[in-house]
Amino acid sequence: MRSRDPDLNAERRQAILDAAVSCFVRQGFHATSMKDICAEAGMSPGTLYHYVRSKADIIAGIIDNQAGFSRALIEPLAEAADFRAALFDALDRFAAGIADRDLVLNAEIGAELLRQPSLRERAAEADRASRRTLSAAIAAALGQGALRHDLDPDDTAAMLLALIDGALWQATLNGSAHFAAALPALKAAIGRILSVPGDGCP
Amino acid sequence: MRSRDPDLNAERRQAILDAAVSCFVRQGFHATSMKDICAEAGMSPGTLYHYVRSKADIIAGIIDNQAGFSRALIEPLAEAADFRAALFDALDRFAAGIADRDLVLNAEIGAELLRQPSLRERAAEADRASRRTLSAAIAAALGQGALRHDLDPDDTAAMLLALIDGALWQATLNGSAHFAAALPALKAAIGRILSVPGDGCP
DNA sequence: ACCTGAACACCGTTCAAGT
DNA sequence: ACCTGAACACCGTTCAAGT
Repeated sequence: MRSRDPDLNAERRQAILDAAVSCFVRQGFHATSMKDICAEAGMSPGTLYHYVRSKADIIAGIIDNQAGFSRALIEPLAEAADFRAALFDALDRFAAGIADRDLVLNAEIGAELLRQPSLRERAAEADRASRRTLSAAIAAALGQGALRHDLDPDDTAAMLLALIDGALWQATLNGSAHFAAALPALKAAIGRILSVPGDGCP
Repeated sequence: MRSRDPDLNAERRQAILDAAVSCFVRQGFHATSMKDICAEAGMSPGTLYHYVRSKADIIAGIIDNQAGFSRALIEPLAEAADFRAALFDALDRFAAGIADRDLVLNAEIGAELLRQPSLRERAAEADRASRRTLSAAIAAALGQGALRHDLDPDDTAAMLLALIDGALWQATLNGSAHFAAALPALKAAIGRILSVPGDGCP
């Protein structure tokens, strides 16, 4: 695992992670053997273990690489002028960019999180970070009077994330097209939670 | 697998499933070997395979046994006089009855669903059934004028299930106590989605 | 330092042999 | 019919041996 050439090390390690992602998407995490990853990466088991500690370590690397779905979605909201518009926009871009491939990989990762306590803690921390960012954005929007005045920023952030996560899981079970199809309903539900003016109360 | 005594067959099979649940909760699905389950159930591998087709078959049996979290939650809503009150009540009972053990098992099952296509289809079907039941209950409540009039029953059912599912996942990452703590926020969000009178628009 | 591939302990599953 | 446990093919990982 230790090596003297950090460039080569990083390069080879990345190649292994890429090969692993290809295998995981194609066959799932537990159906792909180390031998499969070796073949895809074009190296022997001994070499592979020179750059990577274990199969679990590969997953951890992949998680760090893509740093979670939600961050790309949430980060831009922090300094948005119009919170609601920015959130809906992010959801649109997210839905457009998503593929079955991503959903499967995301679910494979989610599944593995539960089994490796260190991974689980890392994921819980990433979750809390997302929630803090979103909560801050909501608090800012509240300050502008853009949202229903009695919202608790933290609770609301948690509920929005839960809603999006649940919709993603439904799409994972039913195919990625399902997420795009559910987008209007999702926006409507979010609009009602936020009680954005114009999305209206009777 | 075939046997002549259906009673013994069912009894032994159930004993295997129970032993497997104990192991899965304790160690997770992939960390428990068939040998572990054999030891817990007190039989040899050959005998175990006499009553059970494979490890995946054990999971399928467990899924059928508990038939999903959501059914117990949703079924009573079908003929409820007050939909909102019944839903909140079901959530309360649900939160009270839930333990870390259940969340872990639920997540282990969810993880495995993705890998076994037949299990996945079964889960998707169960999901659609939950959604139909909930949708019908919402439609009935709409007919009584108890909910915001412009709700689409099907979309709303999907969003409520997504929200609850997402909250369950957050609790799975952060411990089961998290679900009870999130209950007020969850009810508030649901109330806003439904725009139940009195839970109010400004 | 970097790489190989045989070897190790263990896995899920099968099957000849018992009763 | 029901049960046993050794045997099979394969897994993730290691390590002596090469360059």
